[in-house]
Amino acid sequence: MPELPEVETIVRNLRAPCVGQRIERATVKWKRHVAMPGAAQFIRRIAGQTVLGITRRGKYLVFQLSEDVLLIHLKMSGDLTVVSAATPPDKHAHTVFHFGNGHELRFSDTRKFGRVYLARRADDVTGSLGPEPLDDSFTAQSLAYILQSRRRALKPLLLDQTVIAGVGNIYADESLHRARLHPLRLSHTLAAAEARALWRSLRYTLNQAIRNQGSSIDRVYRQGQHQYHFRAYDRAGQPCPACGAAIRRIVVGGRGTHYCPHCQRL
DNA sequence: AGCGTCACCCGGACGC
DNA sequence: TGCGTCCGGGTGACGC
Repeated sequence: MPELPEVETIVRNLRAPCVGQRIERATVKWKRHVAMPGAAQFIRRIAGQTVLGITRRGKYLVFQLSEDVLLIHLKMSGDLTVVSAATPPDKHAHTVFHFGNGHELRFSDTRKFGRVYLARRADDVTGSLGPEPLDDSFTAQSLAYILQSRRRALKPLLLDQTVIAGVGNIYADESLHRARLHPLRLSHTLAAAEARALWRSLRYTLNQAIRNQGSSIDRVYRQGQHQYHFRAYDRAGQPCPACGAAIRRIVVGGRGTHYCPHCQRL
């Protein structure tokens, strides 16, 4: 569930308690949590490294350490918290980083989809990701070019991390609704004004969600408020905020997809 | 290139 | 109440 706005919020919250801390050791309770390198090597290599900074790339958290880069993908149900080592253990905390100051960073993940990576460079893991939609370099023209250079339905295209990084099911539906574009519309058929509308709605939707500290659904991610601002996502049968028509739910590429049949014509 | 399908997981919803 | 079953969702692998 955590998409770009949720990951961005977590990154901002983790900086104060993590940056400058030395990782004395890591505990891996579930070895498959470590995607790269093997769990044993991960534990050996990370010990003694200091957290120099935390950034985000797509849906990955990127911890710059003194020697390596630690990347964490939360997938569906992952969450990261910094607590005192005295805090009662969490049965879903499959990987724990023990800091020198008596606190620990816990990667808690009920559904066990999330993964941690230790690499020399972030690119070793995130190299295939598409552009960051909120970067200054991601212009309306860049999006128009992406849309023109493929012939693909908008919904799966927005979800493809190698095309644009960080957009998931919620913000794909919300952006398409705001841009008044049908999720099955083929990318290369968009007029310049429509591509610009999608660019604007993507940036607006993501920025607004970051301002609301992301969306909390499925009890997975708790701090967000953006779920109260959904216009289409998870609102099947409820009125479209723009026209009042009932929001419809279809399945596109196996993913639940919500849109307004009146505002978003094919 | 793009699409469909499966696998990975488990909590929650649903049906009986 | 309790049990069995299904679903969802991010992504990578794989086949068409």
